Amino acid sequence: MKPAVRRTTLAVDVVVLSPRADALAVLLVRAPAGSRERWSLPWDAPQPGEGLEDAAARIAQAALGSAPAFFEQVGTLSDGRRHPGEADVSVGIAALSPANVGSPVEGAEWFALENIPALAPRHRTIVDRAAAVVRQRVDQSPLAFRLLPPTFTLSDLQGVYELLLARRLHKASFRRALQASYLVEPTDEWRSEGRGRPAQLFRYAPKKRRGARRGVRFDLFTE
Amino acid sequence: MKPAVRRTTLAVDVVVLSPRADALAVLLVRAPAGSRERWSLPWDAPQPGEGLEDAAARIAQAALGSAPAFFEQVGTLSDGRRHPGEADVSVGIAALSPANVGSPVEGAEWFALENIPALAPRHRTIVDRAAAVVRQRVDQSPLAFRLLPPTFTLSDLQGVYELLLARRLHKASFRRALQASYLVEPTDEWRSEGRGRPAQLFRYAPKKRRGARRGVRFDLFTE
DNA sequence: GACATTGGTGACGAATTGTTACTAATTCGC
DNA sequence: GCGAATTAGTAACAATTCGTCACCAATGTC
Repeated sequence: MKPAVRRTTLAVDVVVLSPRADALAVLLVRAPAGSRERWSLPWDAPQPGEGLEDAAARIAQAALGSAPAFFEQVGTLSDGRRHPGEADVSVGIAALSPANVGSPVEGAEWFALENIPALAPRHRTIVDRAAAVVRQRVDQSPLAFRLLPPTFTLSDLQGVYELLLARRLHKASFRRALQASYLVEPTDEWRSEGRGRPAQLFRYAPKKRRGARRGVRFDLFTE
Repeated sequence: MKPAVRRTTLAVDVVVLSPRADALAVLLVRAPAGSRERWSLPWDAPQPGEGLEDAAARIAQAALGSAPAFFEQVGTLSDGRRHPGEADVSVGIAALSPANVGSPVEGAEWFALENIPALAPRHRTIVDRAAAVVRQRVDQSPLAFRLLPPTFTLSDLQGVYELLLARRLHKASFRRALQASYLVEPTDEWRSEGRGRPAQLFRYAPKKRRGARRGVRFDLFTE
């Protein structure tokens, strides 16, 4: 038995995530008439010579009107679950977009993750995986900063973490940990948001960190 | 522009990892005569209706003689890098196998990660990704236990962590953290390894953990 | 029996983390 | 104008965790 390649049909399915109205939301597009479900993830096949993340950028741009700056694969599926285009194999890719960026094209809408409509089974799986991957990687990768504009307040940042982790965080602890990490730097600007004291704006500017070399953590297992 | 699937050629490339001779090793197979490189990762196309992880299990079994119990996707590639079978798309899958399990078939050999021979460029990328993924997830997932037999000593376990993290760990701290995690339970058996005091054998038996709910960590970013 | 070697643990100081409580700067209602 | 409400930001303390040292235990070697 020699190894050999096999011809299959391939699709890239994109989960565009963004904070909208105090919830993490996913961008769905209306399915063509005659489909079994009314909504689906934005998807397409990669063009010849086009990388998977490049395809994801093109697909997201077509639905959102602007291209997200961050992409991450969340898994490739080749099981029996149905895909809207009957693709044998799907590459699921999460894309993170800051709040209030882009304007969905005709037929595209944001849905809070807790309240998404019926999707083809494979798309449902990919959405769940994307949410799980993002929540799991949030403190290993600067994902949260990809959900914010270039400058933001520390309360904005904490709010994104609270959305992703689905729990409240303590203000003083959050800020102390952030300070120690040298990940953000203050700008000269302040934002007045109506009531309350104005907040200083920060930008993501990671400094070279000296190796922390912590011990092994056994308490972070998720399975 | 309506989305549509596209026909491509697909391969599953498997990175079987195991601790051998005090180093993390990967299983390679001799390439057929006429190939540009002498060695390659075990690979094949998934059969119709076969899931990707199932294909990985079959491919690993064919090279190792026994099937590893743990698989994890490390990324799907569709770039210009050359694949030994000229596949357009490769799904890279890491497989973890305990030490001294299986016996490589004719033409298959273990190579320490630091000392692997020339591979097709795409295989080289997949090996690097697999190592990075395993090292990054080691304290979120019980990966280390998949590289050990069902019962093991705490020194064995610490040794695997030291291999994966490529640094020495402190014995007392390691054991204290492990105790607090309720991940292992002692057996009645002890192993005498020649010199020194015999060590108690443990097994992986995770207990239900009450939610620890730690604060956000900003010091674990890897990029 | 002394010694080398590996396994295992108690305890102490240092560092980190969770929390309370406070000060600061603004808008709103009157 | 002025106090209440609201949001931002921080100091400081207590509780916990972590890194380390020191030690005891059980075995093989000489």
